[in-house]
Amino acid sequence: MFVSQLSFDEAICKTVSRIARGRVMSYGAVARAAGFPRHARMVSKAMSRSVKPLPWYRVIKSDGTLAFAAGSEAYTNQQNLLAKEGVYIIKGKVVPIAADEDSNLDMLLWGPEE
DNA sequence: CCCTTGACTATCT
DNA sequence: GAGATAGCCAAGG
Repeated sequence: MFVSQLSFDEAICKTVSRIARGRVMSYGAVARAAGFPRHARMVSKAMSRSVKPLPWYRVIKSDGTLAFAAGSEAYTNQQNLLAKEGVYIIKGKVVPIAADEDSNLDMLLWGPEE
């Protein structure tokens, strides 16, 4: 039956739902943590197919930018949702809450093993 | 089976 | 650091 796809979606969604508030993870990182390396491009599809609500907006690109086209409605929406959790976008890139000189994107990337 | 798409990434200029 | 380039991989036409 349609089992093989379900396990993939399940693993992805489970991982995404584990991302803590105020943190973000890249598509590739999610795929890796879920046990599917090199499947970064499939993560978005899995989330779209999800019936249950997920913190999808906590998933961004590996370079710290949002995946949607800058200026699009979806982009603005995600930006606002993240801002609600204290995650702000400066010059197109995600920045830590207490953005000091010595803080960087790496501090925001989160892994299940943390 | 071939070609295109896309909410991606790593690498090189 | 921005743009180009080449991998990546499942889906759909």
